[in-house]
Amino acid sequence: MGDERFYITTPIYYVNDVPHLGHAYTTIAADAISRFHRMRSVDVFFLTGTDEHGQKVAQAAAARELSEQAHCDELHENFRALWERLDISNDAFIRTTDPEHKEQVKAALRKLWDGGWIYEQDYEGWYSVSEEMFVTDDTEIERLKAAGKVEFVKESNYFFKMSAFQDRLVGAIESGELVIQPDSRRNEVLGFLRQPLGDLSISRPKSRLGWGVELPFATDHVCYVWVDALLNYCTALRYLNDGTPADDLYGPFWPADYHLIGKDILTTHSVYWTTILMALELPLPRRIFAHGWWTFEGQKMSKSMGNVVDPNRLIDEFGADALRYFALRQMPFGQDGDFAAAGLVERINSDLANDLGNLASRVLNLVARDGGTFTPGEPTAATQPVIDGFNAAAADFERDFAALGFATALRRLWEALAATNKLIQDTEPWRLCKERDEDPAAGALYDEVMRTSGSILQSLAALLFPVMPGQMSVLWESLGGEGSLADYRYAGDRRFLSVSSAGGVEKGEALFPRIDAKSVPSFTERAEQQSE
RNA sequence: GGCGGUGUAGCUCAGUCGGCAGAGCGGGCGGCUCAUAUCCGCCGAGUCGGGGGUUCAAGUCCCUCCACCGCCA
Repeated sequence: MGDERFYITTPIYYVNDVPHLGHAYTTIAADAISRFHRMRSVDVFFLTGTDEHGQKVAQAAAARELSEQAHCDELHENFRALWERLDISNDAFIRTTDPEHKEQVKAALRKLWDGGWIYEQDYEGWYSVSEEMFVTDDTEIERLKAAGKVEFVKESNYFFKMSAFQDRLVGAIESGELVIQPDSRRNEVLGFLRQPLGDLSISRPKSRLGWGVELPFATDHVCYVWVDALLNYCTALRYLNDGTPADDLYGPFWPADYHLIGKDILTTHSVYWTTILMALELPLPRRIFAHGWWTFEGQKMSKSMGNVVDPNRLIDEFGADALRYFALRQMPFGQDGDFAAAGLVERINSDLANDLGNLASRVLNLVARDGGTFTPGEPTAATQPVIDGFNAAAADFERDFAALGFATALRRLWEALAATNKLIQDTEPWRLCKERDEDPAAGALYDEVMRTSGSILQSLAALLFPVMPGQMSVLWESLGGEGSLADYRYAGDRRFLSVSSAGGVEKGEALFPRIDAKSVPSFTERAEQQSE
């Protein structure tokens, strides 16, 4: 491992939720960037997990006649299992019911209390159980009253003096100490902070909600679920990562390089979390990146619409690699995009089957039937421009990928791919192959073109491994790459890898078979229910 | 209502400092035959949302209107 460190987090997902495309999206992105840095010898810590406290969990458990813990023990496996199927390489999976997490939350709350950042005050108002928060908007209250979704509550509450940090937070964002991306989200937060910032209720009386972390200074209250949840980013480092000094609250990876979040939890992260960190006298995360939402066939995905996409079904149909590629390639990270089965099939067929898969197929086939080795040699003017083009594309790819510009980065790499297909088309190695007995120059060019194409494919396999770890490993092996691609580490900034046939070249199965759009089933919950 | 954003080809979008409107996909035509009906080449009469202004020159800068989106209220 190198000296450089990189810490990235996903949100911890609410354990009651059935994992859907949105969860998968954030986690795929975090995994891709984690793998990207690991291959460059950066010491990466990639954290995900589940948020297991709160009233909704307690209610769901009660409805199933299970203890809360048993309920969570069972449900959190949905996430673990999905991440395994998606080849997610998280270094840790935190659960907020982990005893070590709860201890650390208590320690943090104690520190806030001792620091004078928490005060008690009576509070009364309309409380929404489903949102786990007080509702202040009058029209919203009326609406929810009619729906029976709010109750009037008067209780003692503990408040965090969030308002004290407003100016400092604005300063941190404006100075770049805290980067919020994309810019539109940064503007949103700054806009929000133009209004006076209130204090944050951080407690719920146990009489109403017992399922949470007890306040160490008021044992008849539990901690507001968001405060408990946000602290996971620090508490995980303390006890899930070996080598963390026991006497500090966060560990060697803090501050996080990226908190990846959905745009719905922008305020909790960029305002609540950051001000809590200020009160705890901890450094702020370096960057918070709020990505966009997927719509499904043009419509917002929601349980009530019955059009929530289960990633497991997508993996069944297309495989984890294709799904990962699609998620990162289809829309710019940070913007909204549409998920449509037709678009997915189009993307897979065009980019993966036709461009990449077929290039691999034609190169592997030519080489495999001709002895199964690449002939070493130096490039000439025939291939040097293509190699230069690849190197330029690779450099752009790395720059954009590191900045989470996955779609742009991938598009750029596909330009190099097209140039390689063109090189083969233009030089016609299948013809050179026949002519080489009479014409040594044809033989030399044949060797050079195959070597260059193979090298670019192998280089692409390495560059694309963070996105498609499964099939790129297969491609690597097919080309005779040494060792496992998962263990490959770049040396220096060289990205064009001279292919060697150490492992022997094999044609193998098609990397990404073309998909017949007519054979693709529906992927929504509704379709599933109908078929049951 | 306040703040911000978006509007460019059938679709998704790129267009830097103002300088002859671009890419990918889909579609059409042609070529190749190593390859996964793949690959390569060619094919664009787009009011750059409408209107006005600045300028030798505006997709780009300014004003205004319309539509949609986000955050706040």
